[in-house]
Amino acid sequence: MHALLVEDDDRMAHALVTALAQRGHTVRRVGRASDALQHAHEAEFVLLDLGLPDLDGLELLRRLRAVCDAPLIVVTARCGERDIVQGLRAGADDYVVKPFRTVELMARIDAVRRRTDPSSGGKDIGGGDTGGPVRTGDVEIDPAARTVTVAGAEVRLTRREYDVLAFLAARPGEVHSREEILDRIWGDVYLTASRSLDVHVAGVRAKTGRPGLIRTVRGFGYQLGAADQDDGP
Amino acid sequence: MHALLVEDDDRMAHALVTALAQRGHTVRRVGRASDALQHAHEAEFVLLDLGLPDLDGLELLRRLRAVCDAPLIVVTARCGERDIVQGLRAGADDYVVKPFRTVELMARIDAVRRRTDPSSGGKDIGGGDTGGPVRTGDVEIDPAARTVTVAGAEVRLTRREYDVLAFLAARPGEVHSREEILDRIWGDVYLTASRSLDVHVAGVRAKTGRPGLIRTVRGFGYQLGAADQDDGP
DNA sequence: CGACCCCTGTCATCCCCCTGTCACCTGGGA
DNA sequence: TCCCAGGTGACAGGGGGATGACAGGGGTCG
Repeated sequence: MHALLVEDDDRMAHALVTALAQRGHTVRRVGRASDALQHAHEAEFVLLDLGLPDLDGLELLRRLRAVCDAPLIVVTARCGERDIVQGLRAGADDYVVKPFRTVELMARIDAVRRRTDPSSGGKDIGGGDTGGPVRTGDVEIDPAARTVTVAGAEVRLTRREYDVLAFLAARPGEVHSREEILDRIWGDVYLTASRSLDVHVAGVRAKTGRPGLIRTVRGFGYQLGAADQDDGP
Repeated sequence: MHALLVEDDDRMAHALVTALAQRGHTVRRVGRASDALQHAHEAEFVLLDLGLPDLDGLELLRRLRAVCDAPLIVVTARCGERDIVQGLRAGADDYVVKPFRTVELMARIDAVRRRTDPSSGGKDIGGGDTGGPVRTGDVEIDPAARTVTVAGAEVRLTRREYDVLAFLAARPGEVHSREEILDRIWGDVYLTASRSLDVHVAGVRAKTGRPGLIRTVRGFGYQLGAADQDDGP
């Protein structure tokens, strides 16, 4: 079982690497957000410290979730109610507050893996969906670089715009409800009444020049569509 | 979503029932281990207090796990490392120590359900029971993509039309009463006298070009039928 | 200070859902 | 065989919810 440990503190990282190795895991430890995103696709599960210096923790969590569906446990010193709730809503499977007991953390890792290993293989992810670039028509979305190219030319999307597009691209063709998208990207479902999601979807359509790239499923949500064709009737 | 709450303290139970009901869950609350085991099979998820008077909590947890694989969260005052680790190892998906914040507990319930419920996205209608696509004749219904294809060509159904078809497709050949369909999709039985259901069934038949795809059971309801091609005059 | 991004509010449009009506079909009884 | 009653199919029209387009304020970062 290969773990990705995202932790900037050397002493903490060392302790966790030792504990994980004792239980038979191989570990890649990274200390920066960019490295975490780069290696996310290799991980079979992720331990994430939200206190990295170079990127907001919640933001990193959302970006990881956009490219990687592996079990993920947040391990952090942030213990506020808002932190915990937002972390869980943004896609974390569990949330452990420092200081913690190593044995408990290991037990929680096992509990999460118990749920994700046998059953969750249902969705056929793992081919090119999670790690590598996703292409539809002449549009290419590269999660590692956070870039989008249309007909070979790079398009500059804002953070939210890219998040929405990448989230949909993680499972091409699958329909995601408004609630699900807001929950995963914004970490908050109560924005359902807001116009934010619509605005950013419109931004992606306008900047890419491919109105069909994100397809509206009226009354439900959005899905990644074909990029080079306009929708039929 | 139907919850089983195992809690002997009335005040705590009342607070949790209220919180769960506010989030749309139905709750059965029991205060004794024997009742918990009796109702375990109905539960879609379980909240378990380990401090029951009539049976050791860990033992109850193991017995519940023997008869029920639903997501289970331990909610208890026992905060020792040994308690937590044993609880998780005995099959709990999460372990929350009293006193806890209600919002956090709800977020943890959602996080666990996200992993165990394949249709975590939105309503539990379209793709709830069926993991994969359903095919009958040359018609294929894909719950993940919310799409329907006839002879390989995609047919665009509206939300209600798709909901009705997907509901019937979840159990091919089984007859569903009008009441049941209205209850599950509209959440309202009192539309029985309305023509809505008929209209949407007609819509599916017309758009797919397969009149036999949904078969009428006169005086009762509808069922998914064979999607034979239209050899019309 | 300026640029950029995100969120919110408003307006207009679209089309989906519901309803009402009529006609046809089915099944039972005389 | 004929008649009747209830259920269903077909169709059209109104209302309202959902979405797209746009503009403005607030915040952040360089």
